[in-house]
Amino acid sequence: MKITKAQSQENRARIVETASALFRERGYDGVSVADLMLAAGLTHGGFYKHFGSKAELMAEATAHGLQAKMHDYQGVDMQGFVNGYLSREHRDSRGDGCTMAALSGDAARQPAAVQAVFESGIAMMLAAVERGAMEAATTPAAARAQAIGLFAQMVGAMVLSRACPDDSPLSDEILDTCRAQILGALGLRSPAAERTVPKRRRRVPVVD
Amino acid sequence: MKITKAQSQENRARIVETASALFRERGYDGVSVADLMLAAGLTHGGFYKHFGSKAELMAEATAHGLQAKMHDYQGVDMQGFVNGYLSREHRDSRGDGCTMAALSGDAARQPAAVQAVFESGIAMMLAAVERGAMEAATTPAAARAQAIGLFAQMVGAMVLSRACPDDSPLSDEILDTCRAQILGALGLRSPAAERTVPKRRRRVPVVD
DNA sequence: TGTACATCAGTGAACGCGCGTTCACTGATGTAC
DNA sequence: TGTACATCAGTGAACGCGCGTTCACTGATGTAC
Repeated sequence: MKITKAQSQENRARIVETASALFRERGYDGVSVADLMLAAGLTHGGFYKHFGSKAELMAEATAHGLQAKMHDYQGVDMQGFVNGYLSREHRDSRGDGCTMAALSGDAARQPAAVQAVFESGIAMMLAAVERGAMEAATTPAAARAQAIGLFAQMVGAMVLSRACPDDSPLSDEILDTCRAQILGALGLRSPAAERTVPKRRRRVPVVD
Repeated sequence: MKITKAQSQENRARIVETASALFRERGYDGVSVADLMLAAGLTHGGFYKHFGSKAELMAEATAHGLQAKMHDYQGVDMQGFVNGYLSREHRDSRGDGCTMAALSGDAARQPAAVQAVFESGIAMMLAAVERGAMEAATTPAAARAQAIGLFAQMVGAMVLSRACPDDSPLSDEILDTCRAQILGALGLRSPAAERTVPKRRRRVPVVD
C-alpha cells in the first residue's frame, strides 16, 4: 500500500485543492476531515500524513485559493474583472469563486495564521486593482484609495447578495446596481443588458 | 420550580438577546445551545420550552439584532452613521455591532428562513440609507443606487478589515480610506484625525 | 377569601451522532549491498 | 542488474468529546371551586 512519491505529492495537492473549494462552499467548520478526504478520493486516516492539523490545512487551502484566483485574473482587464465578479454566476458558485467573498466572515473567527493569509491575499488583490485603476486616476494615492473603495464595494455586494434567499430580486438589484456604479466610476460600460442603471451623477457645484 | 409568566417571558427575551450577541461574536455554529443558555443564566434543557429548534432561534435572534440596530440608528445623521460604522470600535466589538457585517457570510449557508430575515433586514437598512442620501442626490433612483453602493462598500470594508489579524495596518487603512471616500461622496467631513486620506479627486475632463 | 390541584418553565442526566485526532497494521516503493 | 529489507502513504477501527435534542422529574404558579 505504499505509493510513489509523485503520487503522494499529487494526492496532497488534490487535498488542498478540494479543501479550498469545499471551504468556500460550506465554510471552514462545514467541512469535516472525513468529508474532505472522501471528496479527494482517500480515507480520512491518511490526512495526518500530510498535515499536522485541520487548522494547518485551512491556512494552506486559503492561500492556495487566493493565489489561484489571482492567477485566473492575470490578463483580464478591469471591465471583465468587475463584470465577472459582480455576476449571478459568481454569486451562485461559491466553490469556484473569490475566497474573500466566501470566507472573510469566517476568517475573523479563525486562528491568526489564517488571518495572516487573508491579510496578504487582500494586499495582493488591492495591488492588482490599484494597477487597473491607475489609468483613470490622477495620482498613485488616488488609485490606491479607489482600489480599496471599489474592492470593498464588490466584496460587500457579493456578501449581501449571497445572504438573500434564492431568486431574491434584492439580491439581483444589489449586484446590478454596484456593477453599473463601479463601471461608471471607471468610465467603462456594462456589456450586459442596460438595466435600471442609475449612474452616480456628477453634482454641479456652481449652478442650483 | 414553576416561574411567573412574566418571568418566563423575560427569560425568553434574554435568551434571544444573548443569542443575538453571541451569534454575532462567534457565528451561528460557534454557539452551542448549552453555551447560550449558560450565558443567559439558565440550564440547557429548558431551551426547548421556548424554541422548537436552534434554527428557529437563529432566525428570531437575527431579526432581533437587525431591528435593535435599526432602532439605535434612529435620529443619527449620515455623518455619524458612517463614522460610527467604519470605526475601529465597531470592527473590534462584533457582538455589539452590525448583524449584516458579522453574519452575512454565514447566512449564505443557513436555512431559507434565516436568509429571508436577512433580505428584509437589508431592505430596511437600504431604505434608511436611501432617505439619508436623498438630500445630496438628484433623483430618487440615484439616491437608491447611491445607498446600495455606499452600504455595500461599508459592509465590505468591515468584513475585510475584520478578516485581518489584530493590529494589522491594512485593516486600519481599509476602514480609514472607505470612511473618507464615502464622507467625501456625501459632501461631509471626517471629524476624526485627518489621516492619509486620499479623497477621490474629480478628474478634470478638458485640460491634460 | 381560602383550599385543592393541574399546569408547565426550569432542571440535569441521558440519547445518538459526528467531530478531530490517534494508532496498529499493510504492502509497494525505493534504497543498500 | 538482482536481492533483502527499511520506509512510510494509505487504511479503517477506535479514542474522547461536544453537539442538538429528549425526557422524567420538580415545585411554585395560577386556576377551579
